[in-house]
Amino acid sequence: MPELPEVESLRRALQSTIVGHRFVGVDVRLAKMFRAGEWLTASDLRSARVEQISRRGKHLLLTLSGGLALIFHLRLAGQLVLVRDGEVVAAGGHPVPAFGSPLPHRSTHVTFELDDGSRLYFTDIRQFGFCRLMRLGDAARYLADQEIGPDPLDAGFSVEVLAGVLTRRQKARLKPLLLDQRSIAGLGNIYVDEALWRAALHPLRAAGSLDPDEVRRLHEAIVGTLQHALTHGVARVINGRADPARDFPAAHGREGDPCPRCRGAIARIRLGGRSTYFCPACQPGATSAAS
DNA sequence: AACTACTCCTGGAGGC
DNA sequence: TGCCTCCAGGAGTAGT
Repeated sequence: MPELPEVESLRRALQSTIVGHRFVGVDVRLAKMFRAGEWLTASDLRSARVEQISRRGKHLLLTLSGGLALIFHLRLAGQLVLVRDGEVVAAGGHPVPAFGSPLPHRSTHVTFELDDGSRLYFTDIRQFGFCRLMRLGDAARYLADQEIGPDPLDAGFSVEVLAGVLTRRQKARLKPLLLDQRSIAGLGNIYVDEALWRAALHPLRAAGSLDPDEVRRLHEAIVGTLQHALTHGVARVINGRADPARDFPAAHGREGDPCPRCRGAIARIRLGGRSTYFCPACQPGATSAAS
């Protein structure tokens, strides 16, 4: 999924709904979707209280009582929906199946029951996501091993930090570089395309070819795109097509549509196996990257 | 260092 | 309707 804005909005929604509550039951229907650390099983979750919910890149980390932690990664198609008294009170991740659909869905792999009777459903039609129950220390070590880069929502994510990232990977092309979680945390296919469109930078530009003004523009575009999603609602792209009823995202999932900035046609290319959308007219300069 | 191909899965969309 | 192909908001691994 779920990229940074989806995970962050989910974190906020769960923060206000499940913190302070205890797990009273867990139903794992597909074993590989729930991984337990050494000497742990799903039943160790019982009576653990949710103390804190944080995010590292696209990882969602639930800090629990008893020195435990529960980590979710939704990958391409994971979603979490919290239902209380028959109503969806928190939801996030991949929007298929729709958040209001009856649960459990046939692709609901894990159901968590909380002490107020609410249920948290972990659904993933493609089974690429996972959750992991670990000792807190192991969770910290696991996340450290991911070498997750600076978080664009962090106050410390300055133009200078971005410039440092670009300098370390001078020859890398912008799109794959920004998708690399070790460079910058949380960006995925949609928001990278959107940030590059917003910055008017070609996805094939070499990182080292940007002048200081372009670096500043890219920084503003990354932060601005993510904040826009958090403020105005996350991008809705289903099966590669952006929601035609909205103007966000502007480029991703809109091949052939007029660019909102210059009215040129949005193009789609394949880059590292991923669909990449951009406006050839106002995101020029791929060839200058080679020089 | 950087890039490509392949892998894990299911399901929706479109062509015929 | 069926059957086929392609594509999908992630990321790890292996090979060049």
